[in-house]
Amino acid sequence: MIKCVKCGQVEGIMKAGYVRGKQRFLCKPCNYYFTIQEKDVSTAVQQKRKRHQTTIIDIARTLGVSNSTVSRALHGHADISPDTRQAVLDTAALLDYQPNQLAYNLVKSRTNTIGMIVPEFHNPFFPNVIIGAHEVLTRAGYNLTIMQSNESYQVEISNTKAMLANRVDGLLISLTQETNNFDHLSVFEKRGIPLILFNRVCEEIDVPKVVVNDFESAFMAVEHLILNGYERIAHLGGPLTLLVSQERLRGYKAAMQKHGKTIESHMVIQGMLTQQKARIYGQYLLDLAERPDAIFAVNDSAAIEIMLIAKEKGIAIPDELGVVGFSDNPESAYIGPGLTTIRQPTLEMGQSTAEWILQLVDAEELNLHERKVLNTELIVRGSSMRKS
Amino acid sequence: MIKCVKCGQVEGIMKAGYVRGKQRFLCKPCNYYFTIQEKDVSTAVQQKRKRHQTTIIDIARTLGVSNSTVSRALHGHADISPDTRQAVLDTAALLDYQPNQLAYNLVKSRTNTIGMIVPEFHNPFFPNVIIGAHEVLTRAGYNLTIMQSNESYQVEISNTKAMLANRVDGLLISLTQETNNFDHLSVFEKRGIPLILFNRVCEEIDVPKVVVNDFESAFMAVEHLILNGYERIAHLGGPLTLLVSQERLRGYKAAMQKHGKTIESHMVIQGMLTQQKARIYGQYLLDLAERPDAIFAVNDSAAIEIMLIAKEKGIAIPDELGVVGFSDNPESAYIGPGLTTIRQPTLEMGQSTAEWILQLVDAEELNLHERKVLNTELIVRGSSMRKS
DNA sequence: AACGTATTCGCAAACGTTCCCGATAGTTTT
DNA sequence: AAAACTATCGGGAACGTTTGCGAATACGTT
Repeated sequence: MIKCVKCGQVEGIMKAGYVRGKQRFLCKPCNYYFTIQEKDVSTAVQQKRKRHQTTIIDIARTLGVSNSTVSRALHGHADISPDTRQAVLDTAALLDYQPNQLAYNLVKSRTNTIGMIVPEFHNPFFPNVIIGAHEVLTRAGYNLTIMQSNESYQVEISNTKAMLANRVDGLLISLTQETNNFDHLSVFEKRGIPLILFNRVCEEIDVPKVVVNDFESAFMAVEHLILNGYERIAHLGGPLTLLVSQERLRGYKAAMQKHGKTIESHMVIQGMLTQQKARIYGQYLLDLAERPDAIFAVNDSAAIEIMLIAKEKGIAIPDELGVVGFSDNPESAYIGPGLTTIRQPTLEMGQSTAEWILQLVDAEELNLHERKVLNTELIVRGSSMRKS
Repeated sequence: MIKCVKCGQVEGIMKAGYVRGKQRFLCKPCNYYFTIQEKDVSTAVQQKRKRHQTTIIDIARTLGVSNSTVSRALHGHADISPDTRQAVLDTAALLDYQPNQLAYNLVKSRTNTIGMIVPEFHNPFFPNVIIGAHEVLTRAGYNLTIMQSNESYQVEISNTKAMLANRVDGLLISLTQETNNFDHLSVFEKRGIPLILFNRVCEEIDVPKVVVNDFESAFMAVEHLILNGYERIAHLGGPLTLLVSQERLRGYKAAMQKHGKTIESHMVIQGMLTQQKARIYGQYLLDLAERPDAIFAVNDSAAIEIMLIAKEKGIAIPDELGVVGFSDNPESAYIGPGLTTIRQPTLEMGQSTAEWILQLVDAEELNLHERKVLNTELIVRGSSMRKS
């Protein structure tokens, strides 16, 4: 602990020069310079414990060969005779050598690491995508570094900077709902680092994207409700800053229009659906004088909240109210009645995104600005099956 | 693409020496050496696109100062005058400088990265632990690299090696159910890299551990069943290679003994409970001539499987059969009747493990071989509430 | 004028690898 | 016997930072 000789503080002390065996410091708070005898410093500044890690050079020295030889032997280079290779391998095992990936990364300017930024972890969607991506990347010998933007644009920016600083070989990102500027992403293109958007994508920048067919899925869900005899269908949607919300809204509208249903604007609500918000909106909808006879929710947790409210109010599901969600959370299968929903291929999304980024990492040019659309599945359960 | 001039293959071609403007190669498959004119090689070997990243040196050159000055200016070292610092910052922004963390890591031999190895991702337990740890680490300026051992001892070993190679500053690990040798972990102690076991721990090595009170939790669960009038309670347990399974079994037995219930050995089943296994064991238990009137399962998915089997067989829950699970998966709240279970503080486990490792990373000595035990909570729902 | 101190910068050695360009024998081929 | 080739190894630069140890001024103070 270095203490300022004037104010006595220990925080905010900075190194500042050196003079004849004395370390000089600057106390930032009181802006005062002072010197300390070096021997005192060495005891005051905590010595970081730093065991010696055996390196390639150690092996080279004990064997009396050059480090190039050791390096090549360890990598199975053709130039090395079987005898020396074996000797190197033996002493490496003997000295308990572990390669230093950091040095390797520095010289190759390649990390064998793919970065992934997701907005949140709380609903099971992103963990599942991670499982899929993780599996593919691990098999290919890559590591996966995960960061969480926590739905904050600022955090997303700092995340991307950290990814750049750590020199990931590629980045998979699902955008924040706040994100409407994309300069922090175009940096990757300038640097030649492949970038793939998945799930939460945007149209503004021209990079590979992996999404599900949100429009068709919503269309399918709403049409399913209509075909089961529901007439006045409300939509509890997500924030319109998200393309997925826009698409699902579009699908809802298209299905309604196709079947000649009028869309009542006060029954289409968009917003960030926390549990409380979902409850408020749901109560609003179910308290309406002419309440809807079905609700298509943008995700399962909102749909389940609707079901709970309906139960409290004594509204029978599915006879008096049909409900369809989106995502097929695990609980949706077990709630009674089961929640009809759209199953998204989360694992597949992770896998195909990962496979794609691996291609791009090794690609010459990364101008394959395509878009991969994965198909969903309508899971029909009790919540939308009117007995009629 | 380099082709072997003998066998024509392109796979398995290795660099081998160099001679007068010619690159030499070895075709591994047919073990044949051959040379190629260097200019042909340069077109044949795909040039890795490699944009120049602006470095500290670039800034130094454009400003006519030394790189030490630039480095210090970027870090706010006290030695640098405000003018030059500003100049450095300006040109850094102008040249779009991004620090190279790899070089930093190499020279500091510190990565600001914590590694985490989990056996699986499929049940929500580990993702939740990750959320907690991630939050704490991010706030402290650390990155989190996650690997998955997939319940395989061999994969766990290769994961730990990769963690070592990548020089993580600390490791959080939850063991595989196969793991019964711990040499791959003692390496970390030799290297002075802090290591914490969580959830899936072992007694054989002396490192910090974070667990829940499995014994007390199981005791609590079984006692709850007994107090609700259940008599013949079966236990569907996990593999006994896992300490958690042992502890929960011990808790089950202790509760039974305390209340003078006889433990019928054929009603205590241990094993790796995949869905199929759970179904097989569950059917066995419920087909018994004198079947149990309650089952304490080691996890919720097994408990839910039991409930489904009971429904198929027309066994009423909770009147004819009480069921208690472990973990409080999301679906457990929504199944009918609700599943009584033990809620584990997953987020807290992640948080406290992360906080602990951060302390250890900066600690002088890491001999605080303690054990942190987190408390669980019995969530009582319908599946164990006999109406009687 | 001499000297002590403040302030600001630079040199160069690490950190641990990879890999280009040879070098040096021994072995064939012409 | 010269030339070409095979088989193994080494020297040393490069990757981009940090930082110990000063040096070189500028400014006061006796």
